[in-house]
Formats: sequence, structure tokens, C-alpha cells
Amino acid sequence: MVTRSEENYLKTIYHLGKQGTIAVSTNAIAEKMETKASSVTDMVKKLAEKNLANYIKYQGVTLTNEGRLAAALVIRKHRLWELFLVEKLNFSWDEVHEVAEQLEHIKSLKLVNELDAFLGYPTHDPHGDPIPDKDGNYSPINSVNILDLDTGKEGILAFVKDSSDVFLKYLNKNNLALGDTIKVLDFEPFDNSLTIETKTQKMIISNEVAQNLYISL
Amino acid sequence: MVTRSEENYLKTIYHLGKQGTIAVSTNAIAEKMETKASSVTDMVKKLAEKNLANYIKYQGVTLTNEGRLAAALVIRKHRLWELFLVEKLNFSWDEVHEVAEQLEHIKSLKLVNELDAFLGYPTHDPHGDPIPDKDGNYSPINSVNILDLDTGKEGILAFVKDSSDVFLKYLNKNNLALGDTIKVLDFEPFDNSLTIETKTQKMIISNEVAQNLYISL
DNA sequence: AATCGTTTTTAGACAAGACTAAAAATATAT
DNA sequence: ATATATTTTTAGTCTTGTCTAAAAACGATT
Repeated sequence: MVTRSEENYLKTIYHLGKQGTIAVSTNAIAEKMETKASSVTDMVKKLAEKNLANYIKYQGVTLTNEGRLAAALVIRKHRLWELFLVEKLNFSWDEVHEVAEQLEHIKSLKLVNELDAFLGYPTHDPHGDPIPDKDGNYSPINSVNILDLDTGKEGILAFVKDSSDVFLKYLNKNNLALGDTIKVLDFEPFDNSLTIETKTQKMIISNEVAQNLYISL
Repeated sequence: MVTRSEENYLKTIYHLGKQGTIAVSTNAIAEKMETKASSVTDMVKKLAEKNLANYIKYQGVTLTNEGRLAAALVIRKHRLWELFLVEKLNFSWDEVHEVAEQLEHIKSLKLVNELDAFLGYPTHDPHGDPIPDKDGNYSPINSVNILDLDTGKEGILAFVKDSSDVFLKYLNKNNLALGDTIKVLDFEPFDNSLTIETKTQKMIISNEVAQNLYISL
């Protein structure tokens, strides 16, 4: 049996391991999980014992195939629940994370798969993140950062990289939502900000905001 | 914060305390929870510390108002989730218990109340058990045991006392479900069995089965 | 290659929740 | 009322997951 805590470590290692195929460092895990490095070392040993991770002292961790699948299935649950909360229970996208953190640990294959069916086999969660299927696979993201669009080009807001409360509330406040069509009107070299236009408004977004907006064409 | 384990104890004490206003014994709790009496003593002390229970050494436990409310809210969640699983996710009534045991511990007021609304503010779960409201209250059961019906009388199957797997599967196999109209045709004094009739069939049920069927008139 | 700073691991401690075995309190029976 | 049986509690141990403090390994610099 994989414990709740182990699942949380698997998830974190999975996420950190995505960018770059290199092993994940103890400190990186500790920082992301807001825990101490010594705790990470302990847990990582346990994951290795269970064949969920490959661990070499002082050299970081990678997930085994088994570990990667386990992580993907937790992420699958997390994202399905998030979508359920938004679509069926009137949660807004900045309220779902905390609850989904709990729901993702519920153990029942039938539950996940029925939930998946109930939601119509969705491919993306409320933040545009892809939802892994039963086998842990998902279609690669094919959206591009809005800063990589030439001025005059437009596309659909498909994914937000930062899904923190504050950022999502900023988007709410400014009437930006997934699915919106956005056109890039101007790039300002002084502060790297962007002028954009949606169906309902014209506005300036800072570079920091732009870095988190991904557009599908 | 009330832990998952504490919630399970509260729930058990609540259930055991229902029949009779007398204090619940350590052993009774231990047996119901399949744990050891010494573990119960430890936990009951903790509940008393937190003002969730009244505990006098060697004399058993009762819940405080606060503890009773906490227990009722866990039961509320359990029953709402059970109904959700049956109504929305194609679970049958003998499959829901284990999953609901997990879901009942999810902490989010918004989640429970939205779920309640999503299900249309139901009053009873798939086994006919009443669902407590936000304040922990529920309308008293007004169904009677089928053995207390005179022959010739009929009513609607409203509640099953035993909601174990085996019993529910027995009912499935014999096409008996909540909401069915049942008429008592005959009582057999030799083995206290009952002959009953539904819209689709005539059958004999043992006394043991009859003890678990409750009818609303 | 020796040193300094950083990262990682080890060793030992703690809290929660469970257990076993033994002691204490209560209940029952003669 | 005393002995016996049962129930409950206490005392001490274990596991899981965390922590702190100290030790060890790494790696960058000279």
C-alpha cells in the first residue's frame, strides 16, 4: 500500500522531474513540500525500498516506471476532482486546490473511472493542465507562451502555468478565463509588458503575468 | 482540529449511544471498531480533553453537544457521499460503504453543502438512513419493522437496518429495493418467517431478514 | 590537492495512534 | 462477604512521519 505521504512525495518528484530528465535533488523536494531535507532522505529511502524510486545517496532521485504511474494516477485524481468541483459544485478555479489535495488520496479505482465518465472523459482541468488517462498518459501540451506570439496574432487561452490563489484571483478580477480568445496588440520593450485584446476589453498585462499565460492556436 | 481517527471514534460512540441514553462502554467501542480496549481508553481521554466527550474512568463515555454535532456532521458527509456514488456514479448500494468511509473525512464546508445542493437536499441515503442537515438534525425515522405489520397490510420498503455487503447482495438477488411496495401475506409461527408479496413476486423471507426490513405506511 | 561552503545524510528525539502484558477496578457468584 | 471473573486502565513498546543537531560527502576555488 502506498501511503498518503508517499503519494505526496511521488507527486512532487514527478513534477520536479518533468523539466529535465535529470535526478531530482533532496533540497528541491524539501523546498517544494515545505519540509526538511532529512525528512526527504528518509522518505526517499522508503520509496526506493518499495521500488517506486531510484535513489543513490547524494545523487538525487528519479521515479521508476511504477512510481511514475502511481504519481500520474494521483495527479489524474487531483485534476478530475478539480474539474468536478468547478463544473458540478460551483467552486471557482481559485478554490479547488486545497480540497483536491485531499480528494486525490481517496482509494477506489471504480470511483476515479466513474468520475472520469461522469465528467465526459475530459482532457484538461480548470487550469488547462492535461488529465492523465487510466494508464497515466496524456496528450502533450501544444500551447505556446503568449510572449512567443507575434503582435497581431491571436489564439485561445488554454493553460495558466501558475495556479495559485492570487494569480487566479487576478485573472478573475480582470475577466480573463480559459477559452477566451486573446489577441496580442503590442509589446513594450521598456518593461516587457504586453497589450492584449479580448472580445470584451483591451488591457495591458505585465511580463510576469504574460509568462503564465499559454495560448493554443 | 479533529483528526480522522477521532472522527471515527466520535461516529462510533454516536451510533452506540443512540439506543439508550446510557454511557457507552470501552469494550463496546473496541468491538465495533475492531480495535483494543486500551486504544479506546487512550482515545477517549483525548476526546474528553478536547471537550468532545464526557468520560469518567470505568464508567464509559457520552458525547458532549460539541462532540455530538461533530459526529453528526461526519455522518452527514458519509450519507451524502453514499447517495452521490449511487445516484451519479453508478455504484450499487452494496459498494458504497468503503469509499464513503474515506470521503467522510474530507474537510471543506463548502464541499459538503454544495454536494447537498447538487443532490437536491436529500433526506435519506441509499439504505434509507436519514441524512443530518447542517446543524446535525434529521427528521426521526417513522418506519416500522415489517414483523410488526399485521397480515394483509402493505407499505413501502423505506429502510434496511443491516447495510452490510452480504445482506444488500441478498436483497439485490431477490429483487428487493428501497421504495418497493411490500404486502405481508402470512406469518409462520414455526420459524417466525414471513410470506410477502411485491409488485413482481411472492416470496418467503426468514425472520432474520425480516428483522432488517422497515416499512413506511 | 587542500580548503571552504553547501548539500545531504545520519543519529537521536518526539507525537499520534496503535498494541501487549500486567495491574486495578468493577461485577458476579457462591 | 469473599473469591472469581470480567472489564478497564496503566505502563511500556512499536511504527510512521516528522524534526534538530551533528557528521559526512560533494563541488568549487584557489
